[in-house]
Amino acid sequence: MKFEKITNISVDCVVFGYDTISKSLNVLLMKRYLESDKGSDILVNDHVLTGYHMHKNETLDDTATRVLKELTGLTNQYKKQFKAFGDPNRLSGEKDLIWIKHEGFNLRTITVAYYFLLKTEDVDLKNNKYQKQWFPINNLPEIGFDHEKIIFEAYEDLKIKCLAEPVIFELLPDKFTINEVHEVYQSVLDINIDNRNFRRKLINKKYIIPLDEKQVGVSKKPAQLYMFSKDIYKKMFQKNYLINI
Amino acid sequence: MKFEKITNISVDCVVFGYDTISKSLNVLLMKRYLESDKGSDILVNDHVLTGYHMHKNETLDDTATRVLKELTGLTNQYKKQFKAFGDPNRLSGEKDLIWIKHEGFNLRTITVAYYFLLKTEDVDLKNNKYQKQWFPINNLPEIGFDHEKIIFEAYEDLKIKCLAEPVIFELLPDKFTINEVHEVYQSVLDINIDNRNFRRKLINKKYIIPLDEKQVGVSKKPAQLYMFSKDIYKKMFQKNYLINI
DNA sequence: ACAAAAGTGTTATCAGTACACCCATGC
DNA sequence: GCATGGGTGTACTGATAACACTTTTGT
Repeated sequence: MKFEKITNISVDCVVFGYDTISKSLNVLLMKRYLESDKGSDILVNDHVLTGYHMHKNETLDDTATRVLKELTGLTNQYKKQFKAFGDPNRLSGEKDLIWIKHEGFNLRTITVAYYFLLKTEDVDLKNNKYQKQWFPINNLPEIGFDHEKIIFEAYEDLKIKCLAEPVIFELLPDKFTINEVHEVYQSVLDINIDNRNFRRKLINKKYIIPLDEKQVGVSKKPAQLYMFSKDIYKKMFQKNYLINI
Repeated sequence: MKFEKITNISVDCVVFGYDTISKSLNVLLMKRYLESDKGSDILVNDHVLTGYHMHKNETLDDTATRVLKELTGLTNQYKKQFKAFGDPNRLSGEKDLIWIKHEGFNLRTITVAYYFLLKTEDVDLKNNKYQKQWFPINNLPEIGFDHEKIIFEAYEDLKIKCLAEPVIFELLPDKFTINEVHEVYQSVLDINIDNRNFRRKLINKKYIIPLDEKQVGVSKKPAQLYMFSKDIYKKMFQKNYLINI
């Protein structure tokens, strides 16, 4: 009873990871691979999101947390439930049906989708039980089920979210340079932002705190490091009722 | 098979209705009432949202549409899926358990919650099969299940939404005065907005179109009527990447 | 000394905010 | 003619947008 699965409800997780080096926003996918009995034909060979069935004694948030932990070993990462997907045909591509039959899944499953924000470097890709791999958001491989749609909607939600709340810092290490923040925003929003204006804007925020430290190990002029103070942000926060229609 | 219920998945709908006369934002609730066998004790007497179980052949949006139609007879109203609720204890208040037993519901049901936007006047409260009733959002009665939480979260989502998109016009008749828009915003956001500044802002929008008509049947100076053009809005729309953190 | 990225200032424009009175109409 | 709500204008302030060169450091 304790771990009894709810067979028609799953939680799928879009794990976004930002790579400060390559300056790219990535999605963590796992491989879906199946050969025919004889081993001669490849029946399924694509990628999907990670997800599990909900357990009877869990909240949806619990399930999402469990999915991420199993996949990456990480806990306490930023997560957001952003949408439920329940189309009766969401799992009925040709390869999806083969896969579902093989795995014994319920064809009529609705999924509650979450996204997570973290740093690619925090995920250990050795010991790669699930053949997980990072793919840049703008260069995804072939994706099974309705997971491409789910990723796309997660990404749209993320773009809106990071304009209104300081979630961007979840994608960066605790200590960062202003230019790193500048680059995450550009990657995530897929736009160019004037560097000088951006710096001024950010440095003027009281919750962006300059540290008595500079970058080390860089081969050029080391940049000033900053941190984001969630405490100060929360204290200062006041809702902005700007009607922007 | 055609109408087979999925017994552990429901869609609950928060129906928001704005009343131009009383200038209040309301929620449509139905009564949950149960007496003991002898009829001597009232076991349950409170209010809940309307919701139904999902059918096997439906999308989540279909289910939500069906709920609204059954409750109000209306179709084609603005709707938004905003959150899934899956806490294992979400239905386990004392009265909830009595009710669930009486109705034969599944205790472990997750619900996908939607909200609708419409005008109170569009709902006919005669022929009141479900004992439905409007309650002002800031003066709700006793509410069963986790539905108060659901209403609260719907309201928070609505407030954010109406700052960023012209959904407010879903709460008004096709022809409206600027002051009516002013008042909906004030009611929904629960703030005061300077009338002159608001007028200027709105009148300058190309998709707010003055009509060759004035109010009729009012006992004072009749106000200019306007309409909202979704087409013009969509044509003009361009994403605004203002980082507001 | 050189390559590379860090860092810096000014001006113009636009949007938001604050604020109080006259006007048109129906009765 | 009067009560009621409709409608109007200005000045201030703060934020955004556009734009190119100098500085610092490691090698």
